[in-house]
Amino acid sequence: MPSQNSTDVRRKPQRQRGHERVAALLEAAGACFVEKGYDGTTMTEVAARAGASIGSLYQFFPTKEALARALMQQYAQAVYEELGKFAEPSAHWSLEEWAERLCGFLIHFRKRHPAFVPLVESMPMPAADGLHIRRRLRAELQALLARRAPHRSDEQMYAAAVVVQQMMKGAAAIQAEPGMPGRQAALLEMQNAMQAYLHGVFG
Amino acid sequence: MPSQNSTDVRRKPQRQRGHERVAALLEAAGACFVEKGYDGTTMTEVAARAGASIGSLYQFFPTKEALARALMQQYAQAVYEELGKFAEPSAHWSLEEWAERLCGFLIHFRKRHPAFVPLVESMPMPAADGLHIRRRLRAELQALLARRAPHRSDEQMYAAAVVVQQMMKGAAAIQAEPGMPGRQAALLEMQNAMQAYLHGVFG
DNA sequence: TCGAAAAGTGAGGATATCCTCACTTTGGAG
DNA sequence: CTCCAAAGTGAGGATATCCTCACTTTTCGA
Repeated sequence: MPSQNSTDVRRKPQRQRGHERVAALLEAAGACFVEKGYDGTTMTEVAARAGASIGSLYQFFPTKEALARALMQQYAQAVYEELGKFAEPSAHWSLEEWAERLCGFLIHFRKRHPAFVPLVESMPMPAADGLHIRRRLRAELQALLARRAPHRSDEQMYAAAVVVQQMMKGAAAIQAEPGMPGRQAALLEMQNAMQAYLHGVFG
Repeated sequence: MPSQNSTDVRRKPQRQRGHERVAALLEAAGACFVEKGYDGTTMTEVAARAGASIGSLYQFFPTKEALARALMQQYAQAVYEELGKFAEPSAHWSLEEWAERLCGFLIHFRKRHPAFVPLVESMPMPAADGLHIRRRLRAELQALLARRAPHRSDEQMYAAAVVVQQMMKGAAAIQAEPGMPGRQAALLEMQNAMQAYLHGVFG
């Protein structure tokens, strides 16, 4: 069986220059995807934005889909890592801190990786990839919450994780809406809602 | 100035058959958009699905974008109308009823118009149209909530409307996720969260 | 009945994007 | 220094979709 899935790189970067190219290409792809969406971005444009030629782009990513998936994987790993850092000290946080951190998580992550949310939420590539990532994120959330509320059942914590995840998404959406009036107040209110909910879960 | 915006129909249906065609075309377009996304759906496919020819499609919709916008407008009007029906009796509802109805609103609407949420939330047409609709929906929500909590300021009710809107979206997302385990429990939990939040707003 | 306007048709022109390929350049190991 | 694989290049083939247009068919009021 020829190992040919759409995530395969045609040629793995081996020298330093290759790795730099790949990084530049992925970054350019991210920028294009945010600005124009998946179908709207052009392989030519991605290459140009990375200071490369189309040929060079296709050396490392055999397909536009492969490019998008590689980008998603990179982002996904980053999210899991950042969420992992929540684990240890989080047990000592107040409800207010929990609400603030959870609401802020996607918002802050989005500032560093603007393409993540749109890519994972609503882009028409292998939508299955986005689903996988959302589910794993939910599982991590569940574990995180369970640590703080060990008296609850797994089912309860799963449902709670779902709700918290949707609220995180909501906060990110508020942050992302262009020209939204009263954004700060709305974000604080979202935080209140999160706190009110967590009170029921943890209290 | 020739009245040429992308919402224009090339020819307004005048006979009954024309109106039926337009309806069929819009319905077909909705189905295609849900299944394949905006860029993924083909004008030829829409026409075929409606039992028409491409030529016929272009008689009424000069552009794919015009088709999508017309569909959005149709959906938008339906949402406003349905939300309007909330107005009168809602003053007498309990918090539980409020939570249930608000969480269920988009879910039920989506069952009848599956393309609405994806179209308004995350499709790359004139994204400005989706923004407008979301904002108007938010305003209606604000008015609805204000009726029940007249003692709050406009700013407070606006922020509350934003939060409620995000939670409604969240509920719809839960409902829409394919193959989600524990969906019913998650939806109930979302309802609990809504109720907990409304308690702060109305209480 | 008749004719004009509405509705319908589908081949194909214009365009755009994905991706290939034959070739050149680069840089580091021996 | 030499040599070779990695890295780089960009014109153009293949394909696909949007939309036009010249034409036919249907409908309906006079």
